[in-house]
Amino acid sequence: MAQGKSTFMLRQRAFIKLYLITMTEQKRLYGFKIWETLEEEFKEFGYKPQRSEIYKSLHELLDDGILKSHNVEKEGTKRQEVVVYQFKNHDEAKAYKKLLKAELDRCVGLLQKALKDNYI
Amino acid sequence: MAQGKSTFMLRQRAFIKLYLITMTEQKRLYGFKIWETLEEEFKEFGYKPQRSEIYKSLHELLDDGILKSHNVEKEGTKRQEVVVYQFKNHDEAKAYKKLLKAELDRCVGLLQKALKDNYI
DNA sequence: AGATGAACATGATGTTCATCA
DNA sequence: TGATGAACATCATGTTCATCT
Repeated sequence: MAQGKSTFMLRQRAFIKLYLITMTEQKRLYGFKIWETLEEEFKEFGYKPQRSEIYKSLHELLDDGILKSHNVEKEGTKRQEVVVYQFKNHDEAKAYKKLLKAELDRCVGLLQKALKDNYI
Repeated sequence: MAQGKSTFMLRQRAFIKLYLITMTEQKRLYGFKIWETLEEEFKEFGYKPQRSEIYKSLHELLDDGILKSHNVEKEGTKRQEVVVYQFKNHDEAKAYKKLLKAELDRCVGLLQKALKDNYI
């Protein structure tokens, strides 16, 4: 069996996609706002996701057929269009989250093993 | 302040280097054997490091001035040379480990936050 | 400035090959 | 086959640029 991709840590893109799905379940947001939100959320962990990663992750979820998008006028006076997202296939979204749960657990386990193995 | 490199997860190379330092503290091993050992260790976590990553990590530690190497005849009948490692600068090795401790903690925290944020 | 996106550049890592005992 | 290493290829991700309101 060929190994293919990395078997080490989960990819940043997968991590972001997980958040995007959860955020879609909770509220209607658009790319830029999502970026601001996540940046703020992760600040204390020194993680500063790139804006482009957010957009690319959103586009991947569109390509995966998990989300669909439509343009909406941003609330407020300046009539500027933003792209908001909703589920196209919620079941697949749930399946993805389930998959990521296992992957997160695996990664935590690996890191905790390293802590155990290398520090006393 | 420019951001530069990724602020997400620690790099595989750093993870391996941490183990290499610890292994150097404990026993005298050489590249191929280290690879076999780590492969076995991480099997249950689905992580299968590449042999080349081990060698590259060892070379990096040499370049960093943390380890030094010398050739030794492999114990046994076939006289084959292997490359074994010992500390050139143990203080720097310790400093590296300390750094990595913080990095591992940070990454675990980030992943656990994701578990908390995305699953109930 | 806020927002979206594409294009480009680089870095990390996987795959393959060469060599030697 | 065990062992080391380099060369090559690719993918993930960061940086820059274009466009529009």
